[in-house]
Amino acid sequence: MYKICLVEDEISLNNLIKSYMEKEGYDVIQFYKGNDALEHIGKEKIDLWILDIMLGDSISGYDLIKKIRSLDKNVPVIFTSARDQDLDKILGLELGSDDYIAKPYSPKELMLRINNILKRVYTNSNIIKYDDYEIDIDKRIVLHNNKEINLTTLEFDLLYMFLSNKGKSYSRDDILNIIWGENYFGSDRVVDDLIRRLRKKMPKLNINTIYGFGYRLT
Amino acid sequence: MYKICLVEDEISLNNLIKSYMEKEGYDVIQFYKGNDALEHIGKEKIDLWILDIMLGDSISGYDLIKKIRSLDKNVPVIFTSARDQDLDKILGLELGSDDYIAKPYSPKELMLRINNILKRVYTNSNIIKYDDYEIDIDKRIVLHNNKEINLTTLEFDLLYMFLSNKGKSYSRDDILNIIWGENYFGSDRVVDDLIRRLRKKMPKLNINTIYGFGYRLT
DNA sequence: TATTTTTATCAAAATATTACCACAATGATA
DNA sequence: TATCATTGTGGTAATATTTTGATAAAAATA
Repeated sequence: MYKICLVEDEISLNNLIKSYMEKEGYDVIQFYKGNDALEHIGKEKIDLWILDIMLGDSISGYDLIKKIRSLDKNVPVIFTSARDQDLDKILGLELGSDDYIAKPYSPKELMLRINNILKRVYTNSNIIKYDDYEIDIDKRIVLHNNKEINLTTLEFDLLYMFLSNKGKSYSRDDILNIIWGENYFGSDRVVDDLIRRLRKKMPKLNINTIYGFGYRLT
Repeated sequence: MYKICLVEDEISLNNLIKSYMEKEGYDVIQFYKGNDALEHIGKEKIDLWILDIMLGDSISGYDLIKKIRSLDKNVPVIFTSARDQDLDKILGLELGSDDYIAKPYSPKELMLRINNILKRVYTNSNIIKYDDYEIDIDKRIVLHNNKEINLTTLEFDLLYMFLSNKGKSYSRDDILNIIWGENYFGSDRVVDDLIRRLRKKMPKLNINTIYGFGYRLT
């Protein structure tokens, strides 16, 4: 469960956001005053900070981020502010995985942003999209409208080869070397058949045949 | 330096992204309205477009991409959108080197995406220009005013031979050796016909006949 | 200018390449 | 070991490309 620290001096907004986040299943610590938040930094591990820049206090969001960054360069922080000028100051900071949302914002928007940033920072997914397909490189999974397409090892390798250099033309020899390795000396007709199998499983892939040369994905 | 055109109607977000990109060293043109952006298309060379789909305007991101693609099939475009459905529509279009990012996104995420796409599209590309033709060696494609000209393997090889040594005169034997290899012993009239086919498909190529010897591209 | 040599053009014929399929071989797994 | 999924093979059909051969056009030569 992610622990989120929320610093916002508008009490009703603070409470509203807090209840939203708790409904989403997050563990929330709330502060109304910059000072209180400042003292809490470093006391426990926080997965995400949400800082209002103007805290109507001697301590601002800037002061908080400085302290936070001095201890942890990577923890994600979302700033909120009603004034555009504040953005520039934020930009001057050495950033970690930061984000910014302008007030007034809808709680829903903030929630989306939270989910996004947590997903991005704490999962390292590497997903390529092509048409309706989602190809997860690390997991070696292909989804089509959220249904998994089962590819064999060779099929996935071929797909990955194409995706890593979209538009490039590969000769049969290129493909043999990349997929089967340099020590394969069988017939190059295996390439045809692998292409055929990939086309069959993923019909929307635009695999062009280059007569007398090889193939390319466009 | 890359020139990036940013079209986003949320003013604070637009400015924020612009300053991020400028810090990264990019040259940025920003538009808040679809109409203004539409007028700018074609006015100067843009290396990357960032288009919000919903522009709160009579002109949407769709309209922009259509115009952009009508002039340039390859320039990369990153779409941003708050709604998943919009992405589906975008995916249905005939795409160039495109990407999309769902709102809300963090500026950092966008920057990563930008750096990636620019690197992918503009490095290790090996493009030769001749008149209105763009010949991409790795992709083995020829574009004429951004429309693809379909060349066969021999035709492309011949073109590549000429381009790799512009102005050089090739005898029929040279050409036979380069294109057909040393083990070809047929008639050398095949050269004529290959030349003819290439001239037909790419009339603006200046292929000179050297009577009694061979050919040269000038 | 007339003749010879070389090149251009075109369409049909010949060839080369690829798609497709079913089955055999292989290798992993329980 | 038996089973299952995956990969390789060989043959045929389908397709794209190249070569050929005939004729016209252009260039060189005398």
